[in-house]
Amino acid sequence: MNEYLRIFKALSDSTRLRILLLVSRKELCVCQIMAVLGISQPLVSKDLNVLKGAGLLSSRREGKLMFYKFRPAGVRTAGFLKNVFREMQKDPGVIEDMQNMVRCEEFQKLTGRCDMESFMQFMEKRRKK
Amino acid sequence: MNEYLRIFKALSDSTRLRILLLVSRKELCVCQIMAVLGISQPLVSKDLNVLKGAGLLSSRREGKLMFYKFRPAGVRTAGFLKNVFREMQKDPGVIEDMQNMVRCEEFQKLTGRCDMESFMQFMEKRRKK
DNA sequence: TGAACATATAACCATAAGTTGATATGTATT
DNA sequence: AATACATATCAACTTATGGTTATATGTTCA
Repeated sequence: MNEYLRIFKALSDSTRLRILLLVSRKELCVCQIMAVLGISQPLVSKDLNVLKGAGLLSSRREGKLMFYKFRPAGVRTAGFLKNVFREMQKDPGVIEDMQNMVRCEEFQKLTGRCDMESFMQFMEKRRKK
Repeated sequence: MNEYLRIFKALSDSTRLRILLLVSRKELCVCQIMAVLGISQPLVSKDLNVLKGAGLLSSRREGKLMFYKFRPAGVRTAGFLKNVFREMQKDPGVIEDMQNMVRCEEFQKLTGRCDMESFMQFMEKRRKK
């Protein structure tokens, strides 16, 4: 039972759910997640660690950056989570997060940079509108 | 998102998971749950309330007794939870709970009683072996 | 009506968990 | 080697939560 308990505990926090939904769509680095969701870096790291500890994420280093993506360890968990995510995508808050992610991507392609500072500044401006 | 968040929060506790697995198999009253799991009455009531608040249970009064059973409010939740439960049934701890539930039923049929005291005494004896 | 019983709620405590700010680790670049 | 930058970890604080004991509510039956 503990396997599922850990998964449910990992899912029982709104910040982690938001993160998980993002990385289920696209592999992201920590600074991108911070920028998109507007939350502090230590919190992102910690929550990513919880999600990884529950066997929900895989991580990969690319230079200075650490990339995370949704990759459930158990085959059975993969199925039901995918369905749940599909439902959750309909939520207005989640939709907004996704839109912010797209903007973040665009900015990245446009400027070619992937540093925390520029992202945060860019997203701050966006957020004010 | 909040709907799912509440569900995951409700599922993120081992006591509640155990209760939920029991009542997904068979409609039970509070005193039966206490007896089978060996936990206090207020805790059972409280956890049942959390599960109900998450839209996972339905309740029904029959005389002095309150019966609860697994009945997810959303059609979508029903599906994935059923699958998860099927997996969790393989857990040794869960199997033991289920066996205790069967014993509890047998005792009930045998003696015709459904009062807290007798159940608890009976289950205590069982537990010591 | 009142006594007995099943369940719900309240008050409370101990512990766990979310969040933040400061600091450490690790990687790239000059 | 030294600096800059991205991420991880640590220490501390605050709030949320699981659990217990005591009490209230609601139901049955004498």
